[in-house]
Amino acid sequence: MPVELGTRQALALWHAALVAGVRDEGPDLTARQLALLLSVYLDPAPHTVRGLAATLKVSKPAVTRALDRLGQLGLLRRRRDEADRRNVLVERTVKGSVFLNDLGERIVRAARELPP
Amino acid sequence: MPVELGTRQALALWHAALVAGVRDEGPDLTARQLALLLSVYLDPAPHTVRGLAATLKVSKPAVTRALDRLGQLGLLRRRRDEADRRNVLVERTVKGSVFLNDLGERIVRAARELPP
DNA sequence: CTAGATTGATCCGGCCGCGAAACGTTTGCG
DNA sequence: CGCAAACGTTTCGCGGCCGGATCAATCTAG
Repeated sequence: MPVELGTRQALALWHAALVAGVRDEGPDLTARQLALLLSVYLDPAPHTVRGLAATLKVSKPAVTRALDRLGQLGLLRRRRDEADRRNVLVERTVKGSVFLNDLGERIVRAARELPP
Repeated sequence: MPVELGTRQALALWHAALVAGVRDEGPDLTARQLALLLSVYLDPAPHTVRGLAATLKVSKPAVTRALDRLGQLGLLRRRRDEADRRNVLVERTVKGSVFLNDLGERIVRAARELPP
């Protein structure tokens, strides 16, 4: 089941999912915060602040703040790297998995109802 | 060519497009602003402030501010409704069309490079 | 012609994210 | 051992977005 998508369909999909997200107003995440969250859950571990900053081409303080926010929401967790205590490892949580699963299903639902 | 999408693929697509957007840092729009812009371009005209606020379930000042920002970027335009001068009609611009076309192509590109 | 309703903009106090710079901690290297 | 480098955090001032209340302009009903 390949994913073939025209530009117009792509925009319609983005629109539908975006409007759905804006409406029910969950945690209200920034594009950066959501991108960071998805990187943690979809890219292979381990995840450090510096690595995430490089991946997203964003300053380190921005990553720290995003981690503050996402951690406070319980969507991910920080842990000291005991091997090299300078590092902070970012880990997934059950709540984050649930949140992203919901997001994914919302996108899938939006895709299913696309005009042909 | 239907669009079939699993939850994981949906998240991967969202991730790829979101990261691409965060990286090259175009105008840096809020989720609300982008949703509003897409509504103007994809939903049938006419578009009023009140209508857009209802569509997105957002306060009127929020819509006004989003229109300020998007108008200042040249992505859309305000025009007084001459029939009922209380209304403001929101219209598309060439620049906005180009911007959304780029966004659509970025999403399509991200979809094309999804892991199978 | 006037009173009330409707529409969009503006004012207000508050909150949040931004990048640059300085900081404290930890590590590795001479 | 001592010192520079690496890592993540904190501080700083700044600017943007937030919703509720209010405003001026406009339309409509009586």
